[in-house]
Amino acid sequence: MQAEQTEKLTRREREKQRQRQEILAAALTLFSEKGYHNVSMHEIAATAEFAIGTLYKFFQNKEDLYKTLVLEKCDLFDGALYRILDVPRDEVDKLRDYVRVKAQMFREHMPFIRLFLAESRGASYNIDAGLDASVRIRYQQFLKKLAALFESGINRNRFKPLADPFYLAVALDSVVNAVLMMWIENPGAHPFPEDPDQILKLFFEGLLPPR
Amino acid sequence: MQAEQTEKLTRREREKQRQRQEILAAALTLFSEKGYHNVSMHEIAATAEFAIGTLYKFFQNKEDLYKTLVLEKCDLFDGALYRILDVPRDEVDKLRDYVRVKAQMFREHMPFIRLFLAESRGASYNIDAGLDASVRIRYQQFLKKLAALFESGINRNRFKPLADPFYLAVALDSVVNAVLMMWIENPGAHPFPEDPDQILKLFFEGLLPPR
Amino acid sequence: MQAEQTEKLTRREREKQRQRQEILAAALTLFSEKGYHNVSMHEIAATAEFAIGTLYKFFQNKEDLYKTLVLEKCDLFDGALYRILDVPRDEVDKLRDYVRVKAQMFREHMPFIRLFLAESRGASYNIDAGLDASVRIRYQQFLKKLAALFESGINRNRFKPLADPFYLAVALDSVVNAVLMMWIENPGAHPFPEDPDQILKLFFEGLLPPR
Amino acid sequence: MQAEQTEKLTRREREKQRQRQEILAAALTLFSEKGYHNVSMHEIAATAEFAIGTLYKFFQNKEDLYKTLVLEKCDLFDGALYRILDVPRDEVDKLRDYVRVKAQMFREHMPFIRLFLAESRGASYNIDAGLDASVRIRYQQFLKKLAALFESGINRNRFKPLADPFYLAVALDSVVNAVLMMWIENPGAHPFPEDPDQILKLFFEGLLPPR
DNA sequence: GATGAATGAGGTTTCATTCAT
DNA sequence: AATGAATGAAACCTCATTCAT
Repeated sequence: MQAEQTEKLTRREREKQRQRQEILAAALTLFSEKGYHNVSMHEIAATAEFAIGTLYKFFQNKEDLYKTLVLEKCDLFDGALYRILDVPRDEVDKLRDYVRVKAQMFREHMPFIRLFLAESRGASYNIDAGLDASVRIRYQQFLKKLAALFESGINRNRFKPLADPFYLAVALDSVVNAVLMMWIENPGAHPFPEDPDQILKLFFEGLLPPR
Repeated sequence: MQAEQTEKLTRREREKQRQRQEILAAALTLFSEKGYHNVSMHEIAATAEFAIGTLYKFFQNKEDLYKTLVLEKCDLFDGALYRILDVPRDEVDKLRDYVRVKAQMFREHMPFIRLFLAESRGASYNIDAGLDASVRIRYQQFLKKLAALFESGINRNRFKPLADPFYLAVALDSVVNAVLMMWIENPGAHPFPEDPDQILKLFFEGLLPPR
Repeated sequence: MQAEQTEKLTRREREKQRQRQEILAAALTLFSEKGYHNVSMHEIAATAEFAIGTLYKFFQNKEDLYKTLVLEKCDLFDGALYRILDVPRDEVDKLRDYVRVKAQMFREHMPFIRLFLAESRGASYNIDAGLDASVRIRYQQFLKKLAALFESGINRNRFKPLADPFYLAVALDSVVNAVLMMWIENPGAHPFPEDPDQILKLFFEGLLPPR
Repeated sequence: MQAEQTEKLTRREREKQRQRQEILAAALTLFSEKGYHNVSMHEIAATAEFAIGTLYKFFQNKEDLYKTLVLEKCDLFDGALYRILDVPRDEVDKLRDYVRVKAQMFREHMPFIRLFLAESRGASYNIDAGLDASVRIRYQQFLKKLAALFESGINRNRFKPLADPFYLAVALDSVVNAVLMMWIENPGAHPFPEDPDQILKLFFEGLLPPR
């Protein structure tokens, strides 16, 4: 009986989580298609097939729903990227993995990528303030990690000391984002090799010491 | 008398143009600060010191005002960049000028740059549809011109055939945007030489044939 | 077995009554603090430590809960006052007891007194209609009893025929209410003797025949 | 032309004031009939024959509309009563005038009287807080003035020193309110002389020194 | 029998737009 | 021609009530 009750609670908890995810999924789709201000709570509720009141059981208000949506996915992405960057390892290998994982994210989470790019630049305008700042701070932290990678790579003579490491990080990430975006938005429009190294080459060729 | 009337009309026309510009300027400031949906027509009218009805004499509605604003500035920018890219000239010199002019634009038109970056990515969400698409098409056209520059540069052995020219264009423009953005948002945070070539180097080093 | 079941039911009945009283007590506290419309059924349920559904087992809806609350307490009060007024006895002694019992009620049931005063005047606005009327009718009945007391007192030459007995009743009750209210809301702010006769004197002095 | 413009502005101002008054009148009627929480802004707008947005041009929100309504009328009433109480004059004459003016108010402003009685007691529950307190403070100030009248009357031997002057004030005002209320709610139900002195007699007889 | 998750009607408020002056 | 008062659709959110478990 104890077990049964425990199981019951667990089942309810799981059910709740499933609903929460459904709401977040519906909201993500809509937000990424139309933007924060062009999506109404009614619309989200209808898409998620819940009553409007149910949304407010899970999230305090529209802003809370949006912030939760963005930050939870951010955690996912940060986690994946940090797992690569935080491991002591050859810098070039790390960069390859970073591009590979990022490409996978772009393929599998395009709707969120749109939102994220909107938020991580100053270009969001979605929320009065707060998320914007918070996401940008997280992005800066990621860039610092990438910069550290460049710094150690330069120290270890894996890279030429071409520029301030932070600039290298900013530049690389922007190239990767832009190319992946284009690649995914117009698949097939321009030939692209499967090898993630190809993206790096766009940026790398001059960075690597002469072989 | 004919002349006088013509002159009168002309004067009126000029006056009208001046008012139109004032409205657009007020709107640009507000939109770039708070985003399309967080600015009301009342606010624009108050900032521009016109009655609300006057705004509707110049622009059909809020969306029209916004679109006009973005597209007119786009013309300005496209014009400046095309004047550089369209002239037959050494490709490396052209790129240097392109970076120089772009840096100047970022410095002098930051409010608009924010709006533009919001629109040129899929990240705008400001307008139901339309501007977004139109701006992106124009941006694609610009990228094609930049790609053509790379292609001719490769053909003329000024650049190594590192990748598809279009990718090179996308990558270069994104690096330039990202670095300029950071440079301007946090001036002094990271050292940066005045020479626009330095930005190119971030990207170029591998592209240029061994000297 | 019959007995056992009867006892079971009785025990259940008592348990039910206890729960009902707990709900009513929680509701009374909340209603008197914040007013009908500023208290939600959720809040009452939480305060009474019941599930929301349970409230609806005892009361048809929020209005029913409120009406029950008010009318049950009214019964209590009417009972106590009628026990005094209905007994054949000297009119002045009756009035003294009436003031004494009323003072006790104000001290011990302040939360309800607030609700009652809100309802008995035209000032309630809590419920669309119905309770208001019903409480006011009961109050009118009480006033009639008090008026009858004055009438018989006048007939028996205990009181001077100062005015229509009903007006005397209205006036006395309003004085008693107002003074008790003030006395209880600001205890100590103004000196007040313990003797309930003192309140009567405010009103009586001219009513009593010259001694 | 100056005059014309001035007149225009004045005319607009007057028009605005007229509309404002119409909104307040509609709101007063509805609030006094159904209570704050049972009246919607839509209902007020419909009754006043304005669009909903127009209400928000005049009042920040529903609460502001309500507070304005109550406080403006309070000013009116306080003004009328203070004009009587503040003049140096025989105390008995002042009381007669006070009753007379109050009776007139009850006859002419019954809807507001209901609201006021709801607010001046602790029985309002309409607004979270604020108006309630503010109205009650004003009422206390009025009572203090009435108490001062009793005090000076007692000092000048116009009244017997029956009780603390503040209690006398509270008692008198509550009697007057209760009797007027009844008188107006059930006109003709109980005979009432035109002479306002009759109300005072209910209260006075013992207060006046033996003639 | 008790529970509380789910519902959705209805409330307040904003703001793009119109049109009489 | 310019104005800005007036409009009302539509947004967000609450909460009384129901019903499957």
